[in-house]
Amino acid sequence: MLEDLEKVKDSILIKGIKTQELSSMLGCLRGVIKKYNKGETVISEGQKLEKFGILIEGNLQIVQYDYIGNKSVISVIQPKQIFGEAFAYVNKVSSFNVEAIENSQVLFLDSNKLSTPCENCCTFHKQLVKNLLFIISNKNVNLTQKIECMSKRTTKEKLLTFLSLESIKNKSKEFYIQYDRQSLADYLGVERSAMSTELSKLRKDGIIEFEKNWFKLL
Amino acid sequence: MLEDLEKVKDSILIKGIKTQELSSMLGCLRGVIKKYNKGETVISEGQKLEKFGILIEGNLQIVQYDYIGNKSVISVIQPKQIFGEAFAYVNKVSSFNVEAIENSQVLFLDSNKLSTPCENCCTFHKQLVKNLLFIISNKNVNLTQKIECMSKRTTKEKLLTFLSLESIKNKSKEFYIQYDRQSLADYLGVERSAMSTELSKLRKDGIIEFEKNWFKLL
DNA sequence: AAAAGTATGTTGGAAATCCAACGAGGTTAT
DNA sequence: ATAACCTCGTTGGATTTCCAACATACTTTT
Repeated sequence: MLEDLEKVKDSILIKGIKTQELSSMLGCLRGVIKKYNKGETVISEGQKLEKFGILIEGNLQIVQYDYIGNKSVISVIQPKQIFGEAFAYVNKVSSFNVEAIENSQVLFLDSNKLSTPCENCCTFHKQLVKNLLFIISNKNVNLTQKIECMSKRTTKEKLLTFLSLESIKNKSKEFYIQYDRQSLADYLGVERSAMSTELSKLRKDGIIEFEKNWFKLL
Repeated sequence: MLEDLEKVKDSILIKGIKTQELSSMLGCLRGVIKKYNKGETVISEGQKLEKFGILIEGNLQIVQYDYIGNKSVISVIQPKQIFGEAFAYVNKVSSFNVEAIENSQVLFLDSNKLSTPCENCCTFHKQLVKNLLFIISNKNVNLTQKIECMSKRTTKEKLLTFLSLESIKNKSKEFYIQYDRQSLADYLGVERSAMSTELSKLRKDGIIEFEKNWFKLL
């Protein structure tokens, strides 16, 4: 398990924690490794979360379904990123699914153990809580930005809001996005075909250029 | 200033912090009190946040505007609640406005001072970070739930998702909501009149009952 | 008490989105 | 190489939402 943790040693979660502390951290936070095949469900809606995950290998998506089956992609999880931490920390039932979109490997840590430092390892506890605060604050910012996109009334405005935020993030008018068309439509909460149509209109009107995942604001 | 802090002494932010520590906390985190009249702007979009606020008295709204002026209400701030903490902690530019909807009084605290405990007051520092983590985790959950509502495709589904989440929160089929019609429409990202029409339909179809802010799921 | 203002519900036509279906181009599997 | 599959863009009709305007009830101001 320690060698798995090695793979994510430059993650934000364990930044500033010494290598020799990692082993006691795994014990103290009840670390468990689980493996998932592509398509498998990692966390189900309604499941009570007590542990949060850090993705060691593979690729995950956080998604929600309505009763008809429409899918909304909340976010994409890359290796070294954590998920489920907010719900786990306040001990709430998950309101989303986490699905493996590639074969994946996840380390779960017990969030209830975070704020109750045992005597022998309180150095990493303090650092871990600080790191977690930073991560959750960032996620908060990202959720707020997703809401900024979704709260626009038309598909065109949603797209332009998303693209301009991406442009700012990448500090460039040109950038690659991490979503394919269907995922982007899910993220923005619109119909894929309608979105494609709007993208074409925006290109025809000379507002953007794009090819596959590459975009340029004009 | 200390007597202002007294008014919010049972807030989640300073829960578990001893009364005699509050004074040193105010000094250490550079506490500042500011007053706002109804309608005034507390935080403007684009403003770099280094302090977060705790509402002492009054009522605030976190809102966003698009370029046409459509308003989206992110959330309502009641006394004892904090705001701007995520953006302040990661030192980002605000992506929202905070507006006073009543005459209000706000205490601002410097979030950069949070993680750098001075020797003489590290007890409350640790507790404060824990409290903040709890608050931000909760907000995270709330943002996720707002996204859950907004990602539904029709106004009817958005309403039903919102109402069923409220019902769960209140652990009852009957409950009062904190939004008036316009604010609710803004929160869900839909047109007020269209929402009114859908509410009437839902009532006619025997799915819900409501009067003003009172709702009942059937 | 009258007037002004606010919140809610209703309406009908304009506009946008959704939905289902299809075609073009590219990739993967056999 | 062929077939099967997937992604993306396009189209047209059905559906939904938006928008502006107005009616009603209730609240606040004068």
